[in-house]
Amino acid sequence: MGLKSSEKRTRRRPKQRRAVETVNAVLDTVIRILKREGFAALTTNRIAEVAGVSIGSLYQYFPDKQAIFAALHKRHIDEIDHLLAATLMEHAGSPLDRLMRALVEAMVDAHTQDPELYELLAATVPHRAAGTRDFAIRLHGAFLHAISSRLKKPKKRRELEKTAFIVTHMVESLSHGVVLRRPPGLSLAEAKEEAARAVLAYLRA
Amino acid sequence: MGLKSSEKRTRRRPKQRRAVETVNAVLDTVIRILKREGFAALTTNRIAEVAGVSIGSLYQYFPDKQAIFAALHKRHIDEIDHLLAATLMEHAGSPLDRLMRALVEAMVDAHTQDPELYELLAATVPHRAAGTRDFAIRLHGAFLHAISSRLKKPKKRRELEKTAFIVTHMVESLSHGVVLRRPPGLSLAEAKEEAARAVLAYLRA
DNA sequence: AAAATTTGTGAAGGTTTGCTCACATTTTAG
DNA sequence: CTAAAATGTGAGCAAACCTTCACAAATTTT
Repeated sequence: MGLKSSEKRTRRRPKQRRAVETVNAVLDTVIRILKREGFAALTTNRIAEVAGVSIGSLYQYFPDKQAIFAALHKRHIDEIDHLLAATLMEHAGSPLDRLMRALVEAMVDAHTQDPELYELLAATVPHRAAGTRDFAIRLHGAFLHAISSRLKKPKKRRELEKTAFIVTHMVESLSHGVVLRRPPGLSLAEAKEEAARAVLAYLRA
Repeated sequence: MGLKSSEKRTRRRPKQRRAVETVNAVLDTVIRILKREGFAALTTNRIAEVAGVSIGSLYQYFPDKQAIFAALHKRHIDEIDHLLAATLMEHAGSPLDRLMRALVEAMVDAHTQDPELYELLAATVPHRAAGTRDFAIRLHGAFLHAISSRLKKPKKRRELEKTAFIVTHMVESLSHGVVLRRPPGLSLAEAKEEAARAVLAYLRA
């Protein structure tokens, strides 16, 4: 691997459709290998082999192995980003409780597929990375706005910031916990509902 | 690396004091290298070099590289374990709000040193690992008991389980978030207090 | 149809890595 | 003091790794 910050030599960007497919095949393959064979088996040559492309093709679009991780992480963040934006849009007129339930639902669904994978990615790609920070800031802003516009008694900016910070993390981490660490005997639906209730309890206090 | 489950050939266990010191030097060095040089620089030879022991000594106590990670993770879990046990003991007679504040405080303090490191460890060592699971179960049990004995209106077992699940994760992840993702302008003390308030709001609802 | 561009190929170089083993040294036990 | 056990050593090997490069094939442009 290589988690150091390195020169960002930009490689060729895919122009034709087949090139885009190559890039996607690579990223999908990384996920598949991580799930089926584990972190240790994730070598550049194996990625190329399983993806059905040559190792040379891989290096046409990724300057080094670490860049593949970054791209994968970005793809995941973008997914979540769109999902949350859509949920916020869809519930623009909904009251707070409906919105929060929907947000928890969306986050849980987004992580139900490969929760462990994205935990590993989140830990592997540092928080300072450009995309990660931007995402966190946008998320925080979106929550702040959503909450602010639904409060009966307006809060001070500073209080709002605190509230948004807590709510953002509650939604994110509880969703994560619901998927990944829910004890046996507790259904997904129940866990989701309880997580939403926790968020709402805080917001109403 | 090697995250696959492998044969657990047990190596020599340190009997003398200097052997224990060797083992600790190795573990401390891993942390130091991770912080200063990053994940990529963490090779067995480099660990030995920085720790001031020979590579041979390292392999006297760790069957392979992965085992070093596991040991480090275990050490961290044990620390948290003792800390939480102590906090629960110390506040055996305290009301819920004092206890929760103390718990958040303890968790935050425990992660203030190297938050990123332990995030990486948590993601690297799978949740199914023996120690990790045991810890989660103990933690859950402790929270359940602490909450249960302080409720005025007793809850059903099933409800209690849910509550303990949520509270455990709130304390854990909010503490983590307070340290690692707190937005600039929000003090540690303020963030801690707000996290505790969130937990209490949920418990009172 | 030719030229230019984009995409795909994979053998192999040069480096690095995890780990062993035969042996030296230190500590404990008898 | 001697034997046995525990601990420490580090050169070096076999394996694995990332990445390059010279070139071929496919596609687009002129």
